[in-house]
Amino acid sequence: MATDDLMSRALAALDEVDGPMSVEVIHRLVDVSAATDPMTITEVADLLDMSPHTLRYYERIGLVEVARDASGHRSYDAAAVRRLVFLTRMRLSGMAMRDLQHYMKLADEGDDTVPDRLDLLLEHRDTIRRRLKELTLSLAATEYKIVSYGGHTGPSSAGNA
Amino acid sequence: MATDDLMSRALAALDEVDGPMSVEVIHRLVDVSAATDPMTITEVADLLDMSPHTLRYYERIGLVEVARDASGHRSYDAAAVRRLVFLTRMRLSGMAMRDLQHYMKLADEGDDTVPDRLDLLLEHRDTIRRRLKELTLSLAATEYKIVSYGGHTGPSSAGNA
DNA sequence: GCTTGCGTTCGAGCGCGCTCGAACTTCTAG
DNA sequence: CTAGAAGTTCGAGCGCGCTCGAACGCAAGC
Repeated sequence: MATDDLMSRALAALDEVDGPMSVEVIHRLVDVSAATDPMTITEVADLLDMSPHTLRYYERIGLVEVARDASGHRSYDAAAVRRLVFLTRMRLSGMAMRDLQHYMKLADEGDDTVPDRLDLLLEHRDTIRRRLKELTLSLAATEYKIVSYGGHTGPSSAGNA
Repeated sequence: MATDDLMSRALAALDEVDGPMSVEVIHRLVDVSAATDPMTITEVADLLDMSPHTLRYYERIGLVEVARDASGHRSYDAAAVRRLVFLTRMRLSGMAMRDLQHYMKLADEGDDTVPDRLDLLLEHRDTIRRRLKELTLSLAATEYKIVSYGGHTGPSSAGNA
């Protein structure tokens, strides 16, 4: 259900707070999968709003390792779920699969690679910032065009159809 | 050269102004191709920082019509260039080719379709806004992770490598 | 005349990120 | 005992947005 995925909930949380980006909101995002029993593939899929197919794909390309239960079914422990939350968040922010594979390879190599991972994150942060600037500009241009078409710049187009 | 493409110039303009998003900046973006003689495909490609291949592709899928000169070469007049500026801007802001085809089909049908086009723009504006929220959240999450790795939240990672 | 360089058309190929289907196993309910 | 739901592996396929290469045309300069 797209109305209950991670990002929707986070955005809803943002709307509730109705203030600047707060650490509290971030914590909620992280805590979503705080202390949980092992989950099945469909449970994780529902949690992250993605298909079991995609979860298997992520495992296949080495982004995450998943244990199996007695009958060979995947069993996602808290660590795996946390990693997947991180992965989906980074994907959503535009990080390429390549880079995520690189990052996770480093993560699997232990704490020595923290500086390298930090570098990747810093670079990605800059990428997001650039994208934010671009999008802000695009938004302004779009609104400009809307006005030139006789539209008004309101809070939402819902109901304008 | 990517250092001289439209968006770079626009962002540079933004930095110069160093204030809130201004109509002035938008005008500069629009005026980039104000009163110009017909251009060749490479000139347009350089202007928009895309390849001639892509320009031909856009024409092929019906996004823009381009006149030919005596020897069969493409000749981009001001209107074509303006349309391409619009197209690249919309693409950059994440509008799908499908939607752009739809939009341009409407545009080619005349002024009667202005309301329809307006609706598309309003919808797209909402999409950009959603994406901005998502990205803002992603940025916060990334910075949170950076701090948890011992990094600092500065203006840029340049020089942190 | 001939090379160089920029243009043309056309169809095929590519990288990304999934997405799916086939064939099979395992568990649960009736 | 049986039917159905949900899981497994594997390889292939897909939609998007380009991207490229082959084969060719034309105009200018040596």
